[in-house]
Amino acid sequence: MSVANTDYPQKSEEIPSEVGGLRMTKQRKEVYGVLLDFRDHPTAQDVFFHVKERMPSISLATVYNCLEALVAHKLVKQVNFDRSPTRYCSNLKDHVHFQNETTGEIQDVFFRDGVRLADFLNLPHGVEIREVELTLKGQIANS
Amino acid sequence: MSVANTDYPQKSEEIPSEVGGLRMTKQRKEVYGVLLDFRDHPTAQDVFFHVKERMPSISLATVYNCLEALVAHKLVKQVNFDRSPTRYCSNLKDHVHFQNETTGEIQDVFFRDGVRLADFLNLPHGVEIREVELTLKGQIANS
DNA sequence: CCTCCCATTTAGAATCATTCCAAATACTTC
DNA sequence: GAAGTATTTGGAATGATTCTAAATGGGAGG
Repeated sequence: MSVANTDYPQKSEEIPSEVGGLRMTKQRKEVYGVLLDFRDHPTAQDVFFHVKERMPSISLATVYNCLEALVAHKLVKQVNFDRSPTRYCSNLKDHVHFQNETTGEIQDVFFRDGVRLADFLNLPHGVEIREVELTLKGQIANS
Repeated sequence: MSVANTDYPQKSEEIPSEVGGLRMTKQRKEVYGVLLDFRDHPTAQDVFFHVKERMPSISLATVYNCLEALVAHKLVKQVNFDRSPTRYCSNLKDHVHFQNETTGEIQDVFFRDGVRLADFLNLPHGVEIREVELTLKGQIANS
């Protein structure tokens, strides 16, 4: 049985004034809140529009600043498919991404339990991997 | 013992007037030649500068056009690390990329023999993966 | 060989996500 | 509450890539 991670908020209502060493300003709370509540991997623009509904005065530059701060403090992750606009993800569990090419939708995909990189890759001798980004594209068979 | 793939040229000298269904114009030959001879994953700019030495009149737009045609005909692959400029790779064997964060250098990394995605990922039911992009970043222990 | 037609190349403008900048505002601490 | 630092803001700048429209090239049929 899995238990929710209690170290980090899971929804916008639960954001305290400081998370992971990052002071949560009004704007950061809104931006982070959007990412906690909308888990469909929004772009900066998407986040901007959502936040604007609750805080019409926010600027796009601030959204970028907030996203940058959240990423730097590892509260959210960036997701890149080719060179399309960066998307953001508040799921901190180790995972990768699948984009359904029919719908455009992106979903999280997890590693099988206990899998390690060296189990499926011939890593060069001595490498220490610090970051892995794996993206998949395809379709879902109409079952 | 492995044998070179004879379906595709391996160096710039071996490029015929048509490869994989793509007519090889003077410019395409130069661009493709650079990618065959320089396997360090150059960007479009890098390719442009290399080609310019042999064909000073070529334009950057043409380099982009040629790269696009080569990619569309699956003669080269695009490699993206985050949102930095797209890099190009003429290695057609199934592989992924590792960037040494100390040197910036990118190297090809191969899957262990016979590994399949479902061996290490919990793929959603019914997905048909058409494209996989896996990028690694890290360091090499000074041995 | 000549002409027509389509493909390709080209220079420059346009696009668009993102970053930079400099001024205004907000917090923290004393 | 004043001073100093952090954050926010709008607008300009950046930079990779794409678009556009005109020029050039090459192949097919005569």
